[in-house]
Order: sequence, then C-alpha cells, then structure tokens
Amino acid sequence: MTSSPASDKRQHVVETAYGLFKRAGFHATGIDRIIAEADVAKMTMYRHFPSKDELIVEVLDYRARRFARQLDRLAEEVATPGQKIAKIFDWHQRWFRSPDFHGCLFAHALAEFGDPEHPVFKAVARQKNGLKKRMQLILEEEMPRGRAESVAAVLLMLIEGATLLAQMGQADTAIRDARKAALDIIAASRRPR
Amino acid sequence: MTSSPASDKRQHVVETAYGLFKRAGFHATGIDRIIAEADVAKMTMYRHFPSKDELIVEVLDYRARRFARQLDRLAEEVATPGQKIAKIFDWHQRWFRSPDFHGCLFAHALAEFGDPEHPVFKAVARQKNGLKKRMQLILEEEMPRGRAESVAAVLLMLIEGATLLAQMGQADTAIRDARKAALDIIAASRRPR
DNA sequence: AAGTGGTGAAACAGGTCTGTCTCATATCTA
DNA sequence: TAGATATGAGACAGACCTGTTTCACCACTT
Repeated sequence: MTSSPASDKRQHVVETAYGLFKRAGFHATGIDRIIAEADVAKMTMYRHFPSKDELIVEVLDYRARRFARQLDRLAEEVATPGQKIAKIFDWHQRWFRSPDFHGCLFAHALAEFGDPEHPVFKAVARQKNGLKKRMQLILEEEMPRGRAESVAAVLLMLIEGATLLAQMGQADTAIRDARKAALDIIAASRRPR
Repeated sequence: MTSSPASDKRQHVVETAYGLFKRAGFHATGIDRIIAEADVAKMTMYRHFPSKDELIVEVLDYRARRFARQLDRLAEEVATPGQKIAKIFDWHQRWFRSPDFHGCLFAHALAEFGDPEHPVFKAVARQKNGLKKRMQLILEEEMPRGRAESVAAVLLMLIEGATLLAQMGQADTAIRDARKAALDIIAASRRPR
C-alpha cells in the first residue's frame, strides 16, 4: 500500500493552501498559485479535492483540529477555570506576536462566504461554536450553566474583537485589555463557595 | 451647471456597489455586475473612480460617514456616558435584526485586503479607530483618560465580536450579553463623584 | 447656433479563473 | 511479468476579470 505518500501530497497541498489563503484571502488565491507553491500537478490536487471550496473546508477543519489540540494541552497544565481561560488568552497573545500573523482565517472565511448554507460557512460556525462550548464547559465548574453560557459568549466576543484589533496593529493593548476584562467578568460571576 | 446629475450617477454607483459588496464580498463582485445592477455604462463608472479599489474605498468611507451621523444623532438624545454607550449597543441590536444584515463590511474588507499599506485597509482602520475614539471621548466624562481608552477598546472588541456572532445566527443573545458586559465594565470603572 | 460635458453601448485587450482531459511515467503489489 | 495506483506536465475549454477605446447621443450653456 502506498497510502503514506498519497496522504503526504494531500497534506502538503492543505498546508500550502493554508499559507496562501492566510496571506491573500480565498478568492484572491488561485488554484494555479497553490499548485505552483506546493510543487504539485493540478490533477493531483483535483484527485484529492473535488473542488476549491472543499479544499478550503479541509484547510479550515485542519486548522480547527490543530487549534483544539493546542488548547487541550494548555488546559492540562493548570487547575482552575480562571487559569484555563487565562491560558487561552495567553495563547492568543503569543499568536498575535508571531511574525506572520494575519488575523483569524475563520473570520476571513466568514467574510468571503456569507451564505449560511455554504460548507465553508458551516466550517467556520463549527470552529467558533466549538471554542465557545469549550470555554462554557470550563466555566460550568464554578457557575451555573446558563451563566456559564453567557460568560463564554462574552469571552468569545472579546477574543474575536481582540483578534480584529490585533490585525489593525493594536495587538498588545488589545489582548491585555481583553484578558483583564475576561478575568474580571469571571470573578464577578463566580459562584461563592 | 449639470453637476447634480453627475453626482447622482456617482452616488448611485456607490450605493449599488455597497449592496453587492455586502452580499457577495469584494473580490467576488465584478465590475460588470455593479454596472449592470446600477444600470450605468462602464465608462461612467471609470470616469468617477480610477479603479475598483478606489470605488471600494469610497463605498467604505460613505458607510463610515453615514454610521457616524447616526451615532451623532443618538448621542444627542441622552445625557450620561452610560446612556450614550447603551444607545450604541441598541443601534447594533437593531442593525443585527434588519432583514439583510450580512456582518460588518469593514471587517470583511479587512479579511480581503490584509496589507496595511493598502488604501482599503487604511479606510477600515479609520472607521474602527473612529468608533473607538468616539466611545473613549464619551467615557472620559466620568473616568480618567487612560482608563477611558482601555474601556473603549474593550467595548469595541465586544461590538466586533457581537457582530461576528450575529452573522453566525446568534444575534439576540450576543448583543444582549455584550451590552450587559459593557455596562458592567463602565460601572466598575466609573470615577466616584 | 455652436460648443461642452456627461453619458450610453459595445467591442476589445490581455490576463486569470476553475475544472477537464490526455498521455507519459514511476512505483509498488500480486 | 502484469496490473493497479499515484503522479507529473501541460494543453484545453469556457467563463470571468479589470480596464481601455471608439463613436454616437443628448442636454444644457453661451
């Protein structure tokens, strides 16, 4: 079985496309550009992905899995909900500082694929709702479910807003203010023990 | 002087382009589509705007002026900073509920034009920084300048995040939670009188 | 009456887009 | 050895993209 080299090509296309989509956007990045950068024949790409849209979905899902895995690891390092949430904000701080930060790929996808029925839109919704749910579950440890859901929504909004401000060159102050606001909100919502 | 009909055509192109950009995005909307929808000759468009990019900038600036005017009016209706900020959130609630809400055009522009040197990027930064500054000036009435700037940044993040969640079908809960969080933060930062 | 400026219609150029098709090649399995 | 599978290279189709050019028209001003 030659399944490893096959998957390698496939994965290589996904990662190359990710880099291009991130820098130039989805519509502005052509198939020809992707296969040239990945050094792969066009048919190789179309054999793995039936269309560009499905490649985009694959890129998004791939990044979503990676992101979830990283947050899983971070959550294991600390104990309290407040610390776990703080870790998530710290992760974003490091992300904003990384050399080729270009904003949130999922938010960008939402901008270019606004139809709620489009597979790309649904992939974005999956990722964002997943992050919200993750934070909600963390918070439920020390507040009622309904309250945890509202707080998780606010934290998600802070993160999304901070990411947008970071893309506009205000990364440091944005994530610092967002983190502080987040922890204040959690402290105020905490169930007394 | 026939300057009025000239301006009429120009403005009509801007408004038509706005509707299309909002629904389909910038790169996905072609010039041909715009002039067809606006029922205008291609040369008429290119006489008013040297390029598509400059048309995009004009559309963004036009919407930014409109938005600022509406907030100006709302601010006159009430007295305290808290009320003025609440009015801004209420405005967003109405926006999210409007029949053809498609998310924030400026955020979408940022997704498609990520180069900080690009005129479109700069137009987005102008609008977002303008909104932040507006809220900061409101807040300075009852808190120190540094604090007002941080709170304004947090409010902006809440608004941007709420807009993104609204586009994903969570308009009502998002704006409600964001508004409550915003007013709590302002109350906690208020300078004692 | 002559001129001026905005406009319309449509062809055109040169490029890019997604996706298909064909044919040759390399590698691994049975 | 024969066959299956993945790939490479590139031509190709048909549509769409931005922006330019040309010519005619119409309304208004002087």
